[in-house]
Amino acid sequence: MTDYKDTLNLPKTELAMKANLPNREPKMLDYWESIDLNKQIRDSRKGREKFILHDGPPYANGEIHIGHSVNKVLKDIVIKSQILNGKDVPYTPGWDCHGLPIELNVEKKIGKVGQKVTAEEFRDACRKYANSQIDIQKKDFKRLGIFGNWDKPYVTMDFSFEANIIRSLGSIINKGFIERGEKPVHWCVDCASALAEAEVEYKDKISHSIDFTFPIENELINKAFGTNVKDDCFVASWTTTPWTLPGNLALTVNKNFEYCLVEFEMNSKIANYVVAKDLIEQTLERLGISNHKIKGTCLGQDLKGLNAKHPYLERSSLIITGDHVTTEAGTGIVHTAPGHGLEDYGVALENGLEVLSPVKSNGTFMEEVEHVSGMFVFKSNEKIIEVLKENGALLADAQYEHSYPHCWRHKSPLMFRATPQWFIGMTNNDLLKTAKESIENVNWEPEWGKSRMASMLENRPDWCISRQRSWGVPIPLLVHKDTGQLHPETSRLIEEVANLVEEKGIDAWHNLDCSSLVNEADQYDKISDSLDVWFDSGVTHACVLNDSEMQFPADLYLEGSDQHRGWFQSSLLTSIALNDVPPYKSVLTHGFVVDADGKKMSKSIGNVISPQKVWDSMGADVLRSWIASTDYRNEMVVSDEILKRSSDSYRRIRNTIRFLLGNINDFDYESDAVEIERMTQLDKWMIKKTKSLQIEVMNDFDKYQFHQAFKKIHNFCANELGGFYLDILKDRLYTSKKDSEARRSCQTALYFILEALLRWISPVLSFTAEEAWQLHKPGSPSVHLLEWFDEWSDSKEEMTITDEEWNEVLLIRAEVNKVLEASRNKEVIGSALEADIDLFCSAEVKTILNKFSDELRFVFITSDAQVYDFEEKGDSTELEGLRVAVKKTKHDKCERCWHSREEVGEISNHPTLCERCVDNIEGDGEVRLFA
RNA sequence: GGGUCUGUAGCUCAGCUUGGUUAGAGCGCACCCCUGAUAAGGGUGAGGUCGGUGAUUCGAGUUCACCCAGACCCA
Repeated sequence: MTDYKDTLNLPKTELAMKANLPNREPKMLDYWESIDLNKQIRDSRKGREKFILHDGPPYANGEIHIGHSVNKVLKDIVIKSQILNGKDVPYTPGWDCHGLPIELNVEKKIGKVGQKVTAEEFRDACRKYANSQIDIQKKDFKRLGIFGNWDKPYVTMDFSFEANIIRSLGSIINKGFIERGEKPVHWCVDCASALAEAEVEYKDKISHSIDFTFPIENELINKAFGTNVKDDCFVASWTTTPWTLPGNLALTVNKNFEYCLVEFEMNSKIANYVVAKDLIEQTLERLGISNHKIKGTCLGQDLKGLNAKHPYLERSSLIITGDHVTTEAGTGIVHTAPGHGLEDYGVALENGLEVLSPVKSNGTFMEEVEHVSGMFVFKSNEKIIEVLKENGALLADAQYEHSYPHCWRHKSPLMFRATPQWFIGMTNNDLLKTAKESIENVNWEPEWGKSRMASMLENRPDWCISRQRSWGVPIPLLVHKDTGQLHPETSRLIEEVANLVEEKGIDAWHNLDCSSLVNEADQYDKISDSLDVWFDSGVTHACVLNDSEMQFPADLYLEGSDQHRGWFQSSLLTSIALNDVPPYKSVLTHGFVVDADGKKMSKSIGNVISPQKVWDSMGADVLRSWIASTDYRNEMVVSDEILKRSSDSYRRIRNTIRFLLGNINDFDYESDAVEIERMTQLDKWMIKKTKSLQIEVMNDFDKYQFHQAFKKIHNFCANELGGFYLDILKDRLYTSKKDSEARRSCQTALYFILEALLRWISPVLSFTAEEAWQLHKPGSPSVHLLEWFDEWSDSKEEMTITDEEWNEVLLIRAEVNKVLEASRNKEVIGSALEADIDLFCSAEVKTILNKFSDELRFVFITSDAQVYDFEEKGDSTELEGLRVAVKKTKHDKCERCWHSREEVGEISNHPTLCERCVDNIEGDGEVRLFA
């Protein structure tokens, strides 16, 4: 007996069902590396229109977390889809390298500057540390399958980059955006220097705790409180730093608090005092007062704008409001010295107050300060208290122990002292105004990015770009010791320093003897401040996009939504200052990764999912499909279950590819392809559907709607292919004559579909697309060199079966399936091939179904399908004009094709076969026109 | 507390701009079939009343107000 199974054309492929991505992907990376794929891609697009996605530099510290993965994979999908569009996409990833977190980590290892190491040694260690972190992160980014110029990333601590940061600063200075301002910082009188946040230690200290008063006119008070008091009125305040009183310019209240006018007797004098309602008890206790009367109450905002008088100086103290005022201690009215406190400084700026700082760098008061002229500030407390007493402004004086900042080196208490800092002025040359206007010309994705940006720019204070840090790009300026003016040759100085830095790094400035560069250097102070690291990253557009490979402005910036305040804004401001236009045409933002409950990921809660674990257990392509299937504009939820789902949908796509590959295994497109005019109707229709889907997919990629594209691709595999086309096709592929037109027709279609599909998935499932491509086109270097598939020819003739008719067939097929299922449940049939069906149709339906002639049964995958005029026979369906009767076949099953046909058993030399199988084995093969 | 957003089946997403038939899809799940895509494939089916309350309207997932929960950025 012949083994007819050998006469079948069964699928054959090396694409394993089990993906085994964790093992396979690293090998693919090696392959890509070995053929220098990134270079090949660039070469292949030489001279094409460019697409510039400018990378926001991650901070070079620590292993990448899932948020980094999301960010870089989204960028990678954009890049790969633009390559498919045929564009030249030079993507240079970057790293942000200066700044505090690295300093802190290096301090842990080798100690602080000035203790065990010199500043130069310290900076060198920072550089080495940052490099090691870049290596770690780079390895992981590559493992994710991110394509780009990994051999030459931009690194903000490269000497040339540091030099370009300085040059950018120089341009911004030349254009008049920089101004010097005063801002309070921690100041150590022993160091005679500002301290960085990290150099501050908090220790307990005993200070004075004084209650004191600001006189205020009765008229103002009566108006605010709606009272009519005649005795003297005062605003009560409290402080632990009496020495800051010479710097007092204001009193801050909380606009939402209730304040009372309290009458009591002090030093045998009856007077009225303003105190926050919730603090009356505490305050009176400090004062030792037992009797009081409340004369009136008002809200903090009612006090705003009133002028009190300084306790002992001939000037006023304005009442302002601020949210930092609490009811934890004091009187609820905060003595505000803008030069001596950060919060004081903040509210002072908001209210247009001067930043008064009457203290010199050695910690003594300036000569003009009354009562304490030339006195050391911490020694002046007693004197101030004495003066308060003399002026009748002191209510109480006590000892008070509290946590207080100290110098980490000298262990001495610190003060807040306003010191010169460098600012980019928001009103200079209408910087902020221009920035606000310019965001109208940027394409914000999602759209609300614009309003978010606008509201963040709204109350933007001047940008303080100076830091008192070791590991940062220096602000290479000389300031005249007496006048405070910049050196007249500043512009040249900066350029020369930049050239030195380009050669030797940032130490060049610290080691520089400025007299070698400019005249009269000895009359100038050499600024030792460094730049805010946000300035570093804020000028990456100037340092990276000016390269001849690149283009300014960038087509796209793509970062998390935290960057509206961060990088998007710092880049915008510097670019407006330097170029008058934003550095980007489009800004795309993604949300943050949260857990299944929508909570943010944190180590302490223990809900962190590590990307490393995901690619080690499931593969980078699974992680990538999660990213591609999630709407990144909102928070992105990830959990084990969700990743499992991603893995499931990945498998569906993979198996579809596997089926396609397996069934065109014996197909050579050059010699076997069937012209579109000669293809069966079904194959033509599927090619048409595939083409139209490709347009949608391309469009979704262009609109950055990756989750839509991915869903469509997945649904195509599951519905159009798995549930319909491929299922129907199995009969033709397996049983028809190997090189018959019937079989080659659908193989041509499968070939087109595979070619298209592998490109569609390549931006997302980059590894799998390549794996399949290599099996499909051995010898072709990479799927990632391709553009969208466009080789399917159009049929010139009308299709015999129209789209509308096919859609009707789909509906009919669904109804047939329901009836078949009912029969299956009644155990009439098992597989559909055990059934013969009769379709009772209205004239309209009949016209459609008759077009299929005797090929109709293949559409339903039944052994027989007959069309009759509509009659009340069989089962009713949801479609009007269609009833279906299912009966178990009376005929024998063909051993080869499994269809049960009348003639089986009647063909003498093949008694177990049907007629068409005999034709397929011995004859010319069956002809298929429709399905 | 403020700004910018989000909240539709177990999961991921459509629908909401331009209010109007039984709110859709895929996955998962259940059951069945197949054993020539087989740690695959096919079929059928059960799951939401649209975060909550109220308002506008003949009619609201879709408009408005408030509330709740969550995210980011501030305070």
